[in-house]
Amino acid sequence: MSSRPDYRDTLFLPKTGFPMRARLAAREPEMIARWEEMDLWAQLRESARGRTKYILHDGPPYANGQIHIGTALNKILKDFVNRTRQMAGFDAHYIPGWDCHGLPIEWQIEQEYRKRKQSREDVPIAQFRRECRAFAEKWIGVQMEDFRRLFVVGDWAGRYLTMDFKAEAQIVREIGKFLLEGSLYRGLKPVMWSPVERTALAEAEVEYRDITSTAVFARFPISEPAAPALEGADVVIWTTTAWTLPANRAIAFGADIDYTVLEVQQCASSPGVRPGDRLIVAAARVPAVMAAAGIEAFKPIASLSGSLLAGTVCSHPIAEYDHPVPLHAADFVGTDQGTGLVHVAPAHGDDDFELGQRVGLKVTEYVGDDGRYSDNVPRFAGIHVFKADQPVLAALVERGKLLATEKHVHSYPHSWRSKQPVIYRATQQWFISMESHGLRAKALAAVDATEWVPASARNRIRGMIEHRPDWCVSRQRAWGVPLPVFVDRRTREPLRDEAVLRRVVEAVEAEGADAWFTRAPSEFLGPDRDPDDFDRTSDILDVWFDSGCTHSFVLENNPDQHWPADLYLEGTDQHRGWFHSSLLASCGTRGRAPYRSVLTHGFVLDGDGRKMSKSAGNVVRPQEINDTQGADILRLWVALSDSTGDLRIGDQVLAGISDAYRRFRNTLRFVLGNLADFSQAEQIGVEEMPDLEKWVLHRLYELERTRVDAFASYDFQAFYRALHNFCANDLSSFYFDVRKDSLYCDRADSRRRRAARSTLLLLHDILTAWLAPVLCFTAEEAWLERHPAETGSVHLRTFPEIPKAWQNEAVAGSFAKVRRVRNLITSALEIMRRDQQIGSSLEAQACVHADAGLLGDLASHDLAELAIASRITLSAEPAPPDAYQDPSVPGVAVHATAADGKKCARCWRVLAEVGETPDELCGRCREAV
RNA sequence: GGGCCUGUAGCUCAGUCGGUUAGAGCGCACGCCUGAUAAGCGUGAGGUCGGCAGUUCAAGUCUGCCCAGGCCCA
Repeated sequence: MSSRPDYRDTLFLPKTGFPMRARLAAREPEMIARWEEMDLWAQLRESARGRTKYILHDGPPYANGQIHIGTALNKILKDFVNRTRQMAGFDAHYIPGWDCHGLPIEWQIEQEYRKRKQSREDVPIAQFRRECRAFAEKWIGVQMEDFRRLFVVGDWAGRYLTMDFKAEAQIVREIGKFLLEGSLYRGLKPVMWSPVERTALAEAEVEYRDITSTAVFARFPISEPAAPALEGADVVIWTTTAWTLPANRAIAFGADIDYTVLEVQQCASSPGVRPGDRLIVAAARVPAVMAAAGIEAFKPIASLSGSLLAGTVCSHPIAEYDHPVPLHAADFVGTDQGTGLVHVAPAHGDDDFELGQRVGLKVTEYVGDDGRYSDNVPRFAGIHVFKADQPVLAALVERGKLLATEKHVHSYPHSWRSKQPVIYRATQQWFISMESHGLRAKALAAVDATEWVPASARNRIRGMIEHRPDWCVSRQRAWGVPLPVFVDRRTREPLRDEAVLRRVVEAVEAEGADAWFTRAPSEFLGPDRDPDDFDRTSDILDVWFDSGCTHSFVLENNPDQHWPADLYLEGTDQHRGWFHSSLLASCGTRGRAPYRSVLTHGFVLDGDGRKMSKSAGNVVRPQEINDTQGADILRLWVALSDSTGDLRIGDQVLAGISDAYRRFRNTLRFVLGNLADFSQAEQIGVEEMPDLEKWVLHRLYELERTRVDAFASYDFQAFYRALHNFCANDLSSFYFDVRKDSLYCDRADSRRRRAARSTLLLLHDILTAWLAPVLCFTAEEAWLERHPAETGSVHLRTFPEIPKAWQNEAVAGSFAKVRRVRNLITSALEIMRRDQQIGSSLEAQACVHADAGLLGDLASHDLAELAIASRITLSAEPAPPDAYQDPSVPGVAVHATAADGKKCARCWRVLAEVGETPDELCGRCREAV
């Protein structure tokens, strides 16, 4: 056999510079450098000039650390949207931004002071703010590099920051609208307060430790029973903070909880209970309460559902307090501990406060900065709340209203700094009213007018807007945009003066928000007002107000953008966050949402569907994937995942993504290799092509429809999965496999080969465009391989138009049938292979027995070519008994045998005609060499 | 504890109005090819559709409860 002539050199074997191994991690940064060199962003804008704008408004990430996998997911999805809209013919001008103010940054800077044994109070506020700004700037730089490494295309030079002077000025302008309108008001709200440091604390500044408290069972006598069974009874509450009892304003019950009215029959000697007393507690808590109170025998008088308690009013158990104590239903009441009846002090707890807001309870300001009761507190004025247990208990005992006490160990917040316990205390804060100017109604209408994807997002945000309390926008902090309010010292009313506000805005625009703190109040108040008549607020704004205003300083009055945005796209946590704050800020000032549509995505979990955490050691870092596997892999992971729900990532998932990547890459490589030396003259029109090529084009037409639908609904996964299946099933295992014979062996001028190459050209054109939004590097690499222009880029293209004429249902139907028969043939050949009768399918021939109807369909195809066998014949005769059949394909049988003839030395088909001449070639090959 | 969401093969996902034996790709096992070669082709195994109950002639699909997980609250 060694003497057989070698015809390898006469074949057209694939030839390309597009390597099989991508080496993405090494080569991607070079591509980024090239895009920057050619200023791809400027070219994109230039090429899109005059098109309809598509505005995806960027939700700003917080500038205080490295991006994580969730940030990467978010930016990649945004990039898919922008790139697909741009390639679909829009002008997708994307301006990325950052959220810069707020406690986490302030906290970090404070830590640095603490390390140097300095206190932040020793530093002028302007210097402190300068350091916060520098800190944010540093992380913006780091994050921007990571985003660009992920190929996120956008106006990085024109990025927005909430700490830009222009932005700060606009935020002042926006809160000013609420101030002037009158919906910004001052009120009391409980905050966590450290009496030692005399300052409010944020959740991040407290730590929880176990403490032992004296828990108190107190009796509230009913003065106005809503049901006859309640007549003459006392409501029993339980609390671990007896010092809040003077501030009691209500009692909460659970509407679905069952309560028992009972009469005491026998008890240990206790000043707080005697036989004949009637008490009300949750049925589930009766044994525990009886035990705590030393009640040895009792008689149930009545059972009633919580809902029947509504309308009942108690009187306060302490002598000097004569205000009514109404009972209200609340969902925070449980029966795990206590009595199922909760003492409510709106000044000293979040639940209490919100219940109070809902039902109109008075917030009593009873505790001062130092933790002592104020002068207006009867009986207890001047006593520190942490020393108030005994006096309060004594007051209860005096009236026989202390049922019992017990020691109770529970977790309680402490100051991170002093390690001392903190309290909830009502303080003066600024609120935007949800009702006074119809904000809630406007926001709800705006929710209904917005498109939410997925649709369930609407319910979620709707529920939040319906139930949320007024927006507390003030913070007693330093790093943020100031609340630009002067308060009249006599009336305590905020000054509502447009001219004053304008002067503040101008100053902030010129020198940043520092101006509010550094300039003299007279400069803002103007000549007509006496600075001595006003207090300047030192509060800053909630950072959610900052980011809620991005639409106003990024989109409005910007010729590159438009208002409202076409789309906001964030994780589901932003229903309470940015979607929410932007909605309120915009509805309050403009009466509608700043977005037309909102798209949400889920969270990234580890390979087992668990939340990622440092302690669990299951954190996947995007930077690490970029540096090992490449950004195209990370992007493909996003494209092949269902981002409407939570996404998983881990070694196994990424291995799967890598496989999918290789399939795409090798598809491109096959196309490129077989287009070597392609000249325009070779190209032929669709109408001249064989049915096999017409079928490929029909599949492209079908995929195009999938693409358009999927991109319109942001369902990238639907399209890229379909595209992957196309590459695997239709191209690699069928079309490419079949056409290799023609591409390698046919004469260069054969119509069949020219048709195949023309189709490959179209595939190159289409696949590179379709893959470009996801595999930015790989699609570019494959595009430049055929179009090596120095300033060219696949990303400057739009999606190619797929002619309607490619739709060919007749060919599609015919190929559906013939591919089923082909499967039968390959199965039959597999049996021969197992029996070691053949290796390659070209060593076989087969006879297909079928009924007349199917034979008609098959006759129009070259089955041998399609099945890559050397010869396939058709027969209407009954099949021999050993023919291969499959019950799922009735009416067909395949009788396969070893091919008759000799193997062509060039194309390896086994044909009778080979050997007629000494060259051992078939007729086709003889002509070709 | 409450609101919203998710659960189909080892992984990523389809599954129409409730209707035949629940599908695809990848992975896996086995085999082939050596002219896509750190590639390509074929065959095969693999499922209590998270669980339980209900509605129905019929449930992956509808209802209720439970379990697990996620986000946001408390």
